[in-house]
Amino acid sequence: MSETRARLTRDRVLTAAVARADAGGLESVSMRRLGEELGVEAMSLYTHVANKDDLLDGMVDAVFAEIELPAVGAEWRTAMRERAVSARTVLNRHPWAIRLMQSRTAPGPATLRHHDTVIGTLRQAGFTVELTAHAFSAIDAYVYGFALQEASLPFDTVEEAAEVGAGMFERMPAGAFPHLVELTVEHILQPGYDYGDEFEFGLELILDGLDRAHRAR
Amino acid sequence: MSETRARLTRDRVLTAAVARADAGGLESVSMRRLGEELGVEAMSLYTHVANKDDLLDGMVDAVFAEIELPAVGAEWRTAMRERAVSARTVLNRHPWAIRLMQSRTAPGPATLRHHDTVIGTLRQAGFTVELTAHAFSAIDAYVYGFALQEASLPFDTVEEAAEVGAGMFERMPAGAFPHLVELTVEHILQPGYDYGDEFEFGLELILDGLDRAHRAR
DNA sequence: GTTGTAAGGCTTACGGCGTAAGGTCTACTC
DNA sequence: GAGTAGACCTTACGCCGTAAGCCTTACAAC
Repeated sequence: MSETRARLTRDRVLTAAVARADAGGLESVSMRRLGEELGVEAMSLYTHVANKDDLLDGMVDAVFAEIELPAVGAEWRTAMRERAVSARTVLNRHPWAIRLMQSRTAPGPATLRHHDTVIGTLRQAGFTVELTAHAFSAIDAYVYGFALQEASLPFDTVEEAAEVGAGMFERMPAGAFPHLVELTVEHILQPGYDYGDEFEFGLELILDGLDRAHRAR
Repeated sequence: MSETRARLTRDRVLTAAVARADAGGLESVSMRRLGEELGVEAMSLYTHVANKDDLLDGMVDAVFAEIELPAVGAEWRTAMRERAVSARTVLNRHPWAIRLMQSRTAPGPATLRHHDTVIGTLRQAGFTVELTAHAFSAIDAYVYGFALQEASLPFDTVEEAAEVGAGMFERMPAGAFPHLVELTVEHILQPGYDYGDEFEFGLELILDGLDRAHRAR
């Protein structure tokens, strides 16, 4: 009579884990808590996941799957820009993922597919294998690094930033960090400033450089 | 009779914690283990450290303190390059630190001093406040992102890379990721290839771009 | 239908974790 | 010699990941 409760699957587990991490941070993801949310005991999760590391690997791959891939044959510069923007958007949505990316060393299928497409786009645009490696490395480093920095900002709004800044400067000897204060007060705390805008600047810097290197070939 | 054992200090605790993390990874740093290494019970550490988060904050700041700062008044491009190279070297020595940087939101004195010096160098070179912010953001994102990628490589030598690569490609459907395979086999696995060399390329790309923006002012 | 079997989920238990609460011992001040 | 502050210790609590083994269901073969 009791209707069969919805069966667990690896996908349902991963989706719940990603949602938990989004809502409460990575440290709020525990096997017991996850089980509870899925209406199941912790140990039952092990039917669908080898262990916690496997769960984390799966979460990273799920995040990668969210990043939009360029259409095959798209113009390389547009493709790289859009991919980078999408990656940043996704990593902002799941800030915990950046930290995980480092410790996970078993890339999942979505991750591999992602890299393959990006590399393919560059090769098709006529980049040499060597320049493709340079480009891939440079763009990825920048995107992940930027997301990392954004995720470590201890505030989300200008008001919060002002508060945090004030608290920080109070604890410092007066005049100890004049340049940092100048930059903060005269630029970052100005109304309308958005740290996210810095992203485009650096990205175009890199794309410009790659373009030059490609043409100079 | 029993000679007074060396007193604990915050510094001794932090140094031991950094050493532990270097040797056994971040997850090997626990209050109990750290106490043991220092010949003390876990709870005694709390005299010198507010809690584990405070310990982690201190570790990050200790790592920042290792990064070489440019001399005041140095030529900006040289200064930025050397700083970036030093940061990468240090982060390679303490790969766990990158992951920590993100979750820590209370920058310590060494960190603040570091940022202040970098910003000051750019301002003294005539960079506008705005361009300084752009430059600071772009360089840091790149350096941290690169270090992040380097730290997540699951190998340290060409031989290891070949092994890992082979294992990975075995598990994939044949021909599924042709571009990834090409790049790996024809470039990365070639004798003499060093992923670290990619660092310079991207760094010069960014410095070139900044130089152009600065001159165009 | 009965039986065999595999798989999903549950129970219990172990050793580790961070740290709250409160105790003891030492070294110094007056 | 009494008082006090601070360094270090003991105990205990509620978390954690997961090994081992049990119970229940669903279906296949006969």
